[in-house]
Amino acid sequence: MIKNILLGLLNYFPMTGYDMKQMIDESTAHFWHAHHSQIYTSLREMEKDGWVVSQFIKNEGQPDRRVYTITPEGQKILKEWLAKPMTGLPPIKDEFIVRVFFSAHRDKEEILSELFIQRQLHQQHLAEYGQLDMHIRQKIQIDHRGLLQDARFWKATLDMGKRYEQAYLDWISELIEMVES
Amino acid sequence: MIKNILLGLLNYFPMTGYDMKQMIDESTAHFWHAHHSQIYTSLREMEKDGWVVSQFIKNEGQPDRRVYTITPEGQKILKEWLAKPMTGLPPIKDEFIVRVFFSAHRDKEEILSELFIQRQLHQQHLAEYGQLDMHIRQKIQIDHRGLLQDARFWKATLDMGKRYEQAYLDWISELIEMVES
DNA sequence: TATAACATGTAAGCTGTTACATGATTAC
DNA sequence: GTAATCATGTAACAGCTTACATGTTATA
Repeated sequence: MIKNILLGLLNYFPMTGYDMKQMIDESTAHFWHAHHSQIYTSLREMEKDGWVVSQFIKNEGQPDRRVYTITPEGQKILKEWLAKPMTGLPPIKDEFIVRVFFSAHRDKEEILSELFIQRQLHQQHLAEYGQLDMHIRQKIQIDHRGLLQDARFWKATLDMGKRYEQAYLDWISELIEMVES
Repeated sequence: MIKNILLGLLNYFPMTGYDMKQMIDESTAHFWHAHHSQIYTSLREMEKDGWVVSQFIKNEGQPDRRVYTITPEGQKILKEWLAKPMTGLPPIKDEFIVRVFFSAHRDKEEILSELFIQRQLHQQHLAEYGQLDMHIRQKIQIDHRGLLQDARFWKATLDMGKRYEQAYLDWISELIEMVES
């Protein structure tokens, strides 16, 4: 999966693993995240498989950069992945909900403090999404006007992020009421 | 994580790996799922660590069953896990949203058909949740009256499941409109 | 008579996380 | 001077998935 994301990003324009890590953190992190270690090792494997090529750029003064470029083979893999529709629901793994499921015999104050923390985190996250919106728009208008079509879909995923956070927030607020009573 | 879930279930009453697989499928599957292979191997490790004990029951005619029981050590581990609150947001990994993110250059009909499939799946799922509600209630009233307190929290997680499905559904419907225009 | 449900396991492999490791530049 | 940002990597391990493997009983 992470390899598809890396191919998708490189299909926009050539960049380094570091750049991709940043883009993932800024844009896809609310539905898919990755550590830099996984990104670097995946890119190496992808190069071995001929999906990407890299050139090592030695910068005087600045740190060296390995810039990756997608190959026609890589574009084929990306297209094939997108052409094969998902037939099932994406699986969910949410530790917090598991904790709630087993919370019946916990200390009331203990549960509440955890619920307050989570509610605050979701509130923060939701607030950040509003700013991200602008951020993406600015970036593509300055850097890559060809990505305006893509931006509509990026915005759509951000919209899902907002809906998700709002639903979570509402739920936690109701849960707090339930536990308090 | 799966081990905490297994401890949580065994804390209700002793049961087999098969039973736990069924309970996970029926109750926690919308926020945590597991394959039987993982359940059986995890239980073996947990027994080696002294968190559970098992007795192998040979049934004439019927298949043999290995019934697991939680130990005081296992209960301690469970309590410790619940007592340590989560300080961050649970990470999300949703392949479908990744696909939407990279869908700008896909064939319009291809995207739409995938969106229709997903919408239908979420609708189905949402409908199933309504029935699950009853299911849980009946089960505990018949089998284990001591679990009525727990049922409040189980219901809460089901409520989150419904909110999630509804939010997803609304989002996909809007996305379909966006793509169609 | 064939399929679903009951019931338990092993093994190989893939994915992903955490920790270890290094070194330069820039901003405060 | 010290913390943050830039920049790239390796290694060990944990967690999870997929496939292989077997056998019984109840139901349609």
